[in-house]
Amino acid sequence: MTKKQQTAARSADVARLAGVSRSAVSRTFTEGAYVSDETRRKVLEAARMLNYSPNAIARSLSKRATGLVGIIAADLYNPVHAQMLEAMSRSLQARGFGIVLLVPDTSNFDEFIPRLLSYQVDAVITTVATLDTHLPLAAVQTGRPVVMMQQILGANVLNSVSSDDYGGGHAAGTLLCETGHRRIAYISGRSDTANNRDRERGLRDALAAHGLAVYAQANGLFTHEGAMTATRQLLSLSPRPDAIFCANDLMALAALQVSRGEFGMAVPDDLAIVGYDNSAPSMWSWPALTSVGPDMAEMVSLTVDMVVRKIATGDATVEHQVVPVRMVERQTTRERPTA
Amino acid sequence: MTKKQQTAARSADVARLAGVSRSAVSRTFTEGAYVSDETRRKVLEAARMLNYSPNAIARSLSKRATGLVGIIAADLYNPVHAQMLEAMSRSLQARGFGIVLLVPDTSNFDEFIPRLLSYQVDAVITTVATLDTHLPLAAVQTGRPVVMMQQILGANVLNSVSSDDYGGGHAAGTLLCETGHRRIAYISGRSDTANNRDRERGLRDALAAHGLAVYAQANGLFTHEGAMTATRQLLSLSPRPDAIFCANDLMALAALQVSRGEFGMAVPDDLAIVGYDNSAPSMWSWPALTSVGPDMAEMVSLTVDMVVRKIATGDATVEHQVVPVRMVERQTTRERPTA
DNA sequence: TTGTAAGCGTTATCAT
DNA sequence: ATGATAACGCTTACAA
Repeated sequence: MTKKQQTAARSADVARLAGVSRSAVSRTFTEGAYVSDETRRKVLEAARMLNYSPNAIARSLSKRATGLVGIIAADLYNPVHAQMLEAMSRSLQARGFGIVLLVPDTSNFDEFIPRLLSYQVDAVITTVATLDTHLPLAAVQTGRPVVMMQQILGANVLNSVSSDDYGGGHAAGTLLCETGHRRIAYISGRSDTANNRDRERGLRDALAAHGLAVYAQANGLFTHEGAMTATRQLLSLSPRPDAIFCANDLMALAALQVSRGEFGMAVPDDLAIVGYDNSAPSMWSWPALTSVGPDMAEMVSLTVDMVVRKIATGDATVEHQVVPVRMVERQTTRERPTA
Repeated sequence: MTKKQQTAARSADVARLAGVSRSAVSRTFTEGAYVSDETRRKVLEAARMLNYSPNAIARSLSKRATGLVGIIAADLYNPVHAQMLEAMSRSLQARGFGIVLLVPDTSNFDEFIPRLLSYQVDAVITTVATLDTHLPLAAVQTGRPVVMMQQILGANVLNSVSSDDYGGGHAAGTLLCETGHRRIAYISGRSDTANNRDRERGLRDALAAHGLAVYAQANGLFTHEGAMTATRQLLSLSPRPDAIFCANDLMALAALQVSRGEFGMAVPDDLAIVGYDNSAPSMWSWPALTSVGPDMAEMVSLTVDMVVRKIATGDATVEHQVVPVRMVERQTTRERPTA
């Protein structure tokens, strides 16, 4: 086995082979720098021969900017988070940024942020709803832009791009009222999230506008498991609820499973179900799930724009953007009476 | 608005404040280096006061190692990929590595790998089944360890840790035969993947062992959409298949949806369905999906071990690991006759 | 337009 | 055990 661990070519090697200076090499690999076509050609040729490509680490050290954005993501079993991560990554890459991924682990959270920051990321984006406030704040203190794609309770000094959870909850409540339901139950998510708080407020206000209150409520913790228990609890009431709004799709699928499988109910005739997220699996169930959908493309686009702008300008003002949701009616709710 | 964009403290600042040399600072922040308790104490104190933490970029440049692993991931809408990414990230982080994420875009694939490599990642892991061979190979040529978590057709010169797709297909076929099915159809995935090829071979061999052949087959391209069409096609045959094996869970859920929703069939009585991946949504459907499950924890663990070992030792031999699968019987297949 | 030389923030070598 | 000093590979005034 021939050991040809030839260490990679450096700009000096290219310079030597091309018969120019290192600056010339650097310039050829820098957008919009002064190089004559002739030198550029020679450099490119030499670079090709040596299979040279610039060392981004060295470049970063010199430029004091890495072109790296840190993304804090978790709960990827939830399709909506996974999709968000993928879309964010694509978009950032297309803009020329690299991505450092951080999957927080509750155990040693405090070590991770410093590590992320030690890589000198140019900005931080977080998609985790249950983050401890002081983490993003630590990032902010280093002067880097930080954008949260979830509202975090008590963290409104941070930039955010979020979905209109209140509006979403309100839309769900309105739909259920307008399709004739009177005993509307709610399966909530983790109560330490702004997501849950706002979706619930929206629901309550919508019901109130129709002279109703939430018929019953149970906490599903945003998990499928938790929602199975919650559903059993709600369906044991008498009379049973005639509709359930769930704070995410996973939980709505659990409600669907339990109501049909264990209680033999017909959906949507005996029981209407509305989920939240409009995630892929909401289209995969049968009957397909009616769900409130955040406008993910818009959120991603706003976030990336904001991040890129703040990196470029150093703008340190705090911004909040709220993106409207849309209701996707599928088969777990009745059709609206035509007006 | 007070602009206190104080540039972060450097080791020199800490050294000055602590009244020691830069080397002393460096040593205090290096595992197992000779520093007296006294200097360490002084350094740590000064560091705390200045809120200093070492610059990993500079460190990387000097050490010629970044502690970064590149992960190439895609198709995160497929829960099994998302989960794999999360598990890999957790594990690598626990081992002290950082992660550079690359989500390939078919359009400009060729630009991305060089960019990833330019960040001088210590190793590359890929979870994408449809990767173009020359990309991982480019990484290999730089002398870095590359591990594929999917077999890629014609790329067996690369390290791999993969799931026993042949065994999985075989197990599915066997289960269906043993539960009394005779007209077993197959919804295939993209034919340019080793995944699909091996699952199909396993299925065929299992049927052959019971004197059967695949009753009919259609390509679902690993997508939900594709599988809906495929299912309609298969169920239009007469007589209809009495079982369908799908090359992944998304497609199996489509089969479930179409067979029940559009053809009014009872599952598993009229039609048995087996999926592949044992992904979270397979537990969320009703009836819950029987599925062949790769042992993800084991795959992740083997991969991380291999990567870390190869980084440490520089070992350049090519290794292939195949992890056994397990069959998870839920409600879309009949119970096995008790022997 | 091109080259020279001084950083960027660490670590490693080698004296002390 | 500690401190100078030279890398690490690149960019960027500044001068030519």
